[in-house]
Amino acid sequence: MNDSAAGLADPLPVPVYTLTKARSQIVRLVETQGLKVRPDEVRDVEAEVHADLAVPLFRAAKDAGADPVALARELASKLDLSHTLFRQVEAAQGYLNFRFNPVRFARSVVRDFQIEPEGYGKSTLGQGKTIVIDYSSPNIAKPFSVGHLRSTVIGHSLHRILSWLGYFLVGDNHLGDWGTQFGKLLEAWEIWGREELFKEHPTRYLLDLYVRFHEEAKVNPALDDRARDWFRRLENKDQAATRVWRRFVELSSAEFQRIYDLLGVEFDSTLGESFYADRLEPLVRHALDRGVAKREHPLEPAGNGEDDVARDERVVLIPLDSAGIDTPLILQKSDGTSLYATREIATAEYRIENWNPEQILYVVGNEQTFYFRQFNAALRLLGRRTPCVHVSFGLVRLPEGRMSTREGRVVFLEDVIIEAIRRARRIVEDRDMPDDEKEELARIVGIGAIKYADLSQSRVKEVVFDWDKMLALDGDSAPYLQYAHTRCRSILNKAGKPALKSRPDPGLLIHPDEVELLRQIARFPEAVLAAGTNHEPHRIAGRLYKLSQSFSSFYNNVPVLKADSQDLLRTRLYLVEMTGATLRNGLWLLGIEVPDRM
RNA sequence: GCGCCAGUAGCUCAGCCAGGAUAGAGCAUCGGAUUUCUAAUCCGACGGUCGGGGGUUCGAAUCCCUCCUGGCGCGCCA
Repeated sequence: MNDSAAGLADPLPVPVYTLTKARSQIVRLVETQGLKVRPDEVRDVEAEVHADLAVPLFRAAKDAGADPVALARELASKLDLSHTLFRQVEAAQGYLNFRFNPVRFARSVVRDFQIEPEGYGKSTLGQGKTIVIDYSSPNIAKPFSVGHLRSTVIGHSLHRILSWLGYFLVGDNHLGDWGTQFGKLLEAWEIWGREELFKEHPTRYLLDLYVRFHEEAKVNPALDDRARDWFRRLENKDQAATRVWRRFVELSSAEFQRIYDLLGVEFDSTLGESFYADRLEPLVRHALDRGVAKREHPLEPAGNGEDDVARDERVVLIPLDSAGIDTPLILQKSDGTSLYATREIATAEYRIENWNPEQILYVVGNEQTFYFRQFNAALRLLGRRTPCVHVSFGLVRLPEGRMSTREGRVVFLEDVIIEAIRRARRIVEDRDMPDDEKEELARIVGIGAIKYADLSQSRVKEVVFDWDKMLALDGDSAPYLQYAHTRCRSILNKAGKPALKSRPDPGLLIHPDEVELLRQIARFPEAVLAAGTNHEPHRIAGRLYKLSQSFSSFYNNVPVLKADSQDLLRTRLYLVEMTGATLRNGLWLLGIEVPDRM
């Protein structure tokens, strides 16, 4: 009663989970002595010291002009812990160390879980708000490379995490199906295109054409002019150009879908860039009318042909000096065609008008950081206030350097997936189960390993592609978490009756491994919150890994089915149930499936 | 040249946003655990000038400055 009533007084998302509640209690306890500490100054002590939560008082003591050591001692003797989750507070070198009352703590965590077992970790933070998230967004006519994996899995995970925080999500796969490169492909197709090769391996063949085009264009610059002309025809709805382009899109999309099916990645919307083609011209006109954009002579003439650029041809650009950016954003090329940025702005406007989101997230590589500053500044000048947040991530490189589709130096995602499944299959081989289950298990484990390799490290760092690292099946990996989960299932299955119906007695959880497991479970909701607000799925991955470690240790040291008493059996079963559900929930938030057995 | 990002154990990383108690994992190496709920597991050992220097602070891997190294970017590619 006291706990929850006090918890509701805070402007915190609901439900207020145990750990968050405990922080608030400490803040209020200290407040009763006329001192102010922030909730984030309450430290969640991982292991070592004799404390569950601790508050360093150095800062508060300084503000109050007191000696921290003496202050800690004084507070420790005065704080009244009744009606809190704590049983003890002691002073240690300027710290206030709090210990949980084990029974109240356990009971509280169990209560948290019982609110909605399959939704443990959810909250109402984003209720009533919409977020559009742009992820994956591969380029049509190019094979899906491991480079695109990051955007795909990070975006998909963020979609799930944010929806758990109560937001309404629109996941949009913004296919790169428009732009100058299609002019090049149309030209290449006209010269060299061969139907049977295209049909066999659409994107790989189109990549070949693309590579060949660039090689030939080096010695024959006229090709570039013809490519530009093709794209202009495409933007002018030329029928022949459109027909061929449409086939490129259709066959490439079918290939992408195959990958998405393997990965288990979905979208709410798949509007490619081409969808916005009709909004480009009005956008440019509007920007000019508003005085935000202006026509200007290009710094250097486009193309390199004879009298190609007529003197009256101008680029349309948006100067961004007012935003402190000296490079303007070009909206229209001197030949009148659109650019990536033009289509991005049109896209953002459409999303704003259509979905009225609180923000738009772009899961895009960090090589576009500068471009996103320009993009945001331009949108603002056009009167749009919706924040467009660049959720950036580091580039995936090969040991021999940057991947380049143009130079054919890429690792295809499909090859990685096949290899991952193959490696998983090697381990699954000697399991005693039907072949089709083996195959499905190999897929779940292999795909999980790939995703986890990406999601378990922070986004910002660049990744040097490494087969062994990406496909790790032991240690800090998805299979380790999946394995812990199947062990939970296995125990529960053998126990027979559904553990959720059993009545746990939290007072019985006194073994160190039980206590530690409970603490790990208690930390999960805050990890989900942090992952969502910071757009960092790896916070969940890290939390799940620690939870799995605790469970593995528990599994090794603490008998469940052979517990000393029926009460203990029921209680431990419940703990296992909580562990399994938390792992399942967390893995789901990462977009990773769990097998029934391994 | 200017800007953004990264640099933590042999290798791969977490911790940095909101500074706190002896800097944590995995892999690799070495040694142990299976009549007990699946060993894709567990326990232990080894291993670190937190890139260098300076500053702020009672206290710096964390904040500020500077230098070094690597990556990326800087008007008509996406």
